[in-house]
Amino acid sequence: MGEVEKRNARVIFHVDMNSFYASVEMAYDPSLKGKPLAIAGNPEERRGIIVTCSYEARKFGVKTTMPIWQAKKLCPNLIVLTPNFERYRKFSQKIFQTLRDYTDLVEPVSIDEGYMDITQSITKHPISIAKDIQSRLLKELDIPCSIGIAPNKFLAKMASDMKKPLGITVLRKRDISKILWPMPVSEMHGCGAKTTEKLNSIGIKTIGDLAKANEIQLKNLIGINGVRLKERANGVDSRKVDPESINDYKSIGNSTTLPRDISSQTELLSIIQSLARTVSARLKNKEVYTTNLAVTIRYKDRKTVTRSEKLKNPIRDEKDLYYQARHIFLKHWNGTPIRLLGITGNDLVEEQYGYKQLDLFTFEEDAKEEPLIETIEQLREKFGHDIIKKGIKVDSKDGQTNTSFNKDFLRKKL
DNA sequence: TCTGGGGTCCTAGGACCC
DNA sequence: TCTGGGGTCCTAGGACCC
Repeated sequence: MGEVEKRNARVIFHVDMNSFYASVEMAYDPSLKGKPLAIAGNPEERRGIIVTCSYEARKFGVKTTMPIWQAKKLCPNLIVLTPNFERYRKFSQKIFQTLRDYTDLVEPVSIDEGYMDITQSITKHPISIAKDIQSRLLKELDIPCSIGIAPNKFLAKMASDMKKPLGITVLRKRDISKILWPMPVSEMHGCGAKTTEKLNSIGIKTIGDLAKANEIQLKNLIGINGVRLKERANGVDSRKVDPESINDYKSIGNSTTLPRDISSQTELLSIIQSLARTVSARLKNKEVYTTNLAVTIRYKDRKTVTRSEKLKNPIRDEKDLYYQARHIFLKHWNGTPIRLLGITGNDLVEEQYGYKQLDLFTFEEDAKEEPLIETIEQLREKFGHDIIKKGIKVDSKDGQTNTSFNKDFLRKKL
């Protein structure tokens, strides 16, 4: 290991709460401690899968994503609670606030885990700092966590996974071949079922195999992600700990599995309306608008389609979201019973750019002298009657008239 | 009696521009 | 009239994570 690398070495923590939702419930109601506990949705509403469970429940073979009935079969005394997300968010905020006592470089990656870069704020041995954090979270909030300590995010993440609950694991570069390489490739963060299957098919079984694999072959098999996974297998990961990443949202959406399969248009539209309401509230809360709306439909047979449309104007009001979602939904729904509906705002833009018009007809120079053309009548006046057929699509299927412009046709005409 | 809900990132194809 | 190829935008879908 060269001098330069040593000098630039970072100290990254990955802090991971142990069975977070279950731990919060136990902190809230200590009589639950030591009992097999699972958090799951309401089975009456077909949301009955295990989201998290306590270590006591895991001993019986209860696992995340298992349906409740199956978990109960394995563990008849299982206590099942429905999730209380508000409660979890409150605990989460306190946890990250505690972590920020040690450095500003705290990056939450989800409600219950995050990275810290303590390179510049080391006051004592990193293991002492980790122990301090762990015991404080346990004493002050009654929440157990595992901490991984390593020179980068990937290794820290792998390390925090190695001892649970309440583990502290150091993973140094020089330990990689001994500790990381013998592990099956499926254990790697970023290597799921499909990738594991593909890697196995070319004889790559362990992380060590991947570390030595042929890059061209990897790229052909699984794309750029293959090359990245190989780098990680060799302990290379230069991603920074970014405290701001939590603030730049790429999308905001809500979906819901219906209590039963539904094929009544009226009922489905009223569900879309209520989804529009919650998404609208969340967009407003984050002070953003969406410029691309997507509707997700899962049919009875679980086949799922997503249909999206780029919008002419950024929107976020319930009414706008509803009309747009309804338009997309009615255009693509095949009329058969639906299991799940969702709407998602993509391509989010900041508040201050919210009502910027998409300037279809403002082309540099002529923009100044020419007034904007906004109505069909104005277009007809300027270009003649056939423009309606060739240049504009009028869609009045869902009650209101939507016009969309064939930009390229109109540009040629101009 | 099955299989939630919140996300991110990548890929691929078609349309279109230059 | 035919021809190529790079680049961008848009849409759909897949893989993965917690």
